[in-house]
Amino acid sequence: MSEAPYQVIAAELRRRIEAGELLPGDRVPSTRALVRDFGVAMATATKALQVLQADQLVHPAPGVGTVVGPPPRSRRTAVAPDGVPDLNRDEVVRMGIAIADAEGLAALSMRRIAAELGVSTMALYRYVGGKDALVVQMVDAALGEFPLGESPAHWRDAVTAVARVHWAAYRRHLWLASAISLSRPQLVPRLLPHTDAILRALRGFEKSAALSTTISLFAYVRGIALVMESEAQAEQDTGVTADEWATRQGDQLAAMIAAGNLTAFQELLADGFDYEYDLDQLFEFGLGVFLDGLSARLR
Amino acid sequence: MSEAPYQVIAAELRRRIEAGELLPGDRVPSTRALVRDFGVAMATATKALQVLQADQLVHPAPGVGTVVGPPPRSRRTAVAPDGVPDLNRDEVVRMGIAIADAEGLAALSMRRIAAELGVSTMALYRYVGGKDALVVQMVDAALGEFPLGESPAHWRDAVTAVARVHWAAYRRHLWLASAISLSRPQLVPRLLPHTDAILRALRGFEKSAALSTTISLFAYVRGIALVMESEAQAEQDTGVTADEWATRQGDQLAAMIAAGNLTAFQELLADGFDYEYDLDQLFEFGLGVFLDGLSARLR
DNA sequence: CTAGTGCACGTACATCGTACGCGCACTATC
DNA sequence: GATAGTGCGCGTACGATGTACGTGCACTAG
Repeated sequence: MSEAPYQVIAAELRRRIEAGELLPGDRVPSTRALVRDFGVAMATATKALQVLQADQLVHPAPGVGTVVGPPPRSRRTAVAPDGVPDLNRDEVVRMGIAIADAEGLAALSMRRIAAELGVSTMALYRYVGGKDALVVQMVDAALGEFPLGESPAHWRDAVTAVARVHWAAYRRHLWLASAISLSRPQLVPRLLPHTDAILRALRGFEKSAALSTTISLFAYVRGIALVMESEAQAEQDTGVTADEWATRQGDQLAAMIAAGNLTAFQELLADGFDYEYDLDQLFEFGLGVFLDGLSARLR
Repeated sequence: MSEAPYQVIAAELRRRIEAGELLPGDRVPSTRALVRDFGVAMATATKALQVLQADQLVHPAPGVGTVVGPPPRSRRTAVAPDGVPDLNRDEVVRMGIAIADAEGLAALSMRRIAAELGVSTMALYRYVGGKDALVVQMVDAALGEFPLGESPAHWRDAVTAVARVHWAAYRRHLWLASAISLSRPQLVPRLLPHTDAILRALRGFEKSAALSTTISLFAYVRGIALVMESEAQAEQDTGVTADEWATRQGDQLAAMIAAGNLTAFQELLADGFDYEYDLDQLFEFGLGVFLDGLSARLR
C-alpha cells in the first residue's frame, strides 16, 4: 500500500518543483541532505533523484548538485579508460540470455552474469534495475529476435503465423515460457505488435471475442511451451531423456493404472500403443483444432 | 549422469542381496560401516538404507541393525509422548497448501512451515523428502479436493467436465498452475484419472489424436490459470488491482501503441472499448472454441 | 554393563538478491 | 590553491533460502 521511501521522496520533490518552490536552475536538495532530512540511506536518496532524472525534470551537475530543468545538450561521452569492452545494458541482457539458454532460468544469478562478464556483481545494477527488470529485458530482447514480417491476407494464415513465431521463440529460448509469465503483467514492448497482428487478423470478429481469442491463443502456446521447458530442464538435471524416464517409471505407472481402474489407459497399454511424443506436432495439432473452432464461429 | 551417492550404495547392497551374498536374516552393513567404506556422511548412508526399506527388501531392527527380509508384522505404534498433536505428512502438506493459498508459492519455505507448525525445520524432513517432493504432494492433495464424479454420456460434456474441474482447482489454489509444471514431469497420481476420463470420452478419435487433445487441453487450461495467478500475485505484491494498473500504465501503453503504429490497438482505443476482463468467461470461451474445433474433426 | 545400532533434529554452510555506505573525481566558493 | 560539498560506482555485508552434516538419543544383543 504505502509507497517505497524513494517514491515518497521523489513525489515530494516533484510537488515542490511543480508548485514553483523550486525554479529551473535551482538546486534540488543534495543526496546527503535527503539522507539527513528523510532519515534514509544514501542509495535511497540517489534512487529518488534518478526517478526525477528519468522524467527529465532535473539533471545532475557533477560537483554542483542536482539542478531543476532538462539536461543540457552535448552529453559529453565519458572517456573510456582503455581497451575495456565498455559494458552496457545490451551486454548484460545478452549474457543473461546466454546463461538461461544454456542452463535454464534457475542457473541465472546476478553473480553468475557478473563473473561471466568479468565485472563485479554490483556493477550490473548500473545498467539494470534488478533481477526482475533484467528478466523482463531478456524477454523483450528474445522476442525481438523473431520479427513478424508481413501479415498474410487470410485471417487464419495471419493468426497461424503469429502463433508460429511465438512457438519458434519458445523453442529457441526454453526459459521464455516461464519468464514471460513470471512477475507481474509487465509491459513487454515487443509483444504488442504480436497482439496487434492477431487483432488485425480478427477484424471480422466481435471485439471482445477477438481479444479473448488472442489471450486464449497465447495461453495455449505458452502452455505447450512450458511442457517442453520442464521436460528439457528435467533432462538436463537428471541426464535422463523422456523416453528413458518413461521406461524406468513404466512399472510404477502401470501399477497406478491397474490400481485406479483406468480403463482407457489400460486399453492404450494393451494395444502396445507407442505415442510419438513430438511437441512440434502437438503444438500444430492444438493450434489447428483451435483455429477450426474459430472458423466454425465465423460462419 | 552419475547417480547420487546414496543411490550407488543402495544399488550395491541390492545387488549383494539379489546375488545371495546377503541372505534373509543377515544384517546389512550398518550406517556407520557404510560411512567408513564409502566415505560418505551418516545421513547419506541412512538414506541409502531407506531406499531398500521402501522396497521392502530390508527392515530396520533398532538396537540390532538393518536385516535382510520384509518387515515383521505387528508394527508397534510408537507411544506418543503426551498431548503432542502428533505431526505427520498430511499435516505438513496441509500447512504447505495453507501458506501457498494465502501468500503464494514464493512465500512457501520449509522454515515457515515448521514455524507455523511449531516444530523445528529439520523435523519436516522426516515426513517429506524435500521441498520439491513436498510441492508434488501438495499438488496431488490439492487435486484430490476435486473428485471427478460420473462422466456424462456425450463426449463433449465429459471433456468439458474434466476441464472445469481442473479450472476449479486452479481457481481455488492459485499456486497450482505453476507448481504442476515446476520440477520434472512428476507422477501426480490423482492426475491420471483426469487423463483417463478424457481418453475415455474421446474413444471415437484416433488414439494419437485423443492423446494430443488431452495434452493440448491441459496446456490451455494451465495457460489461462497462469494468467490468473500472475495477476493475483501482482495484486498481492503491489496492492494494485488490474484495473488500477491499466489506468496507471495507460499512458505508457498509449505511447507505445502510437509509436509502433499498431492499428488494431488504435481502433480499440478510439472506440473507447472497455474489455470486461473476466477470466472465467475467458476460460469458457477458449474451451468452447477448442471443443468446436474437435467437433468439426469428428465429422 | 558395554558396545553397537538406527533415528531425530539442531547447527552450519553455500547460495541467492540487493541495501548500504565508502571513496572517488569533480567543481563552486572563498 | 585550499576547502567543502557534490553525484556516482561498486565492494561489503545482510537476511533470506534449502538442506547436508554430525551429534546425542533410546534402544538391544552379548
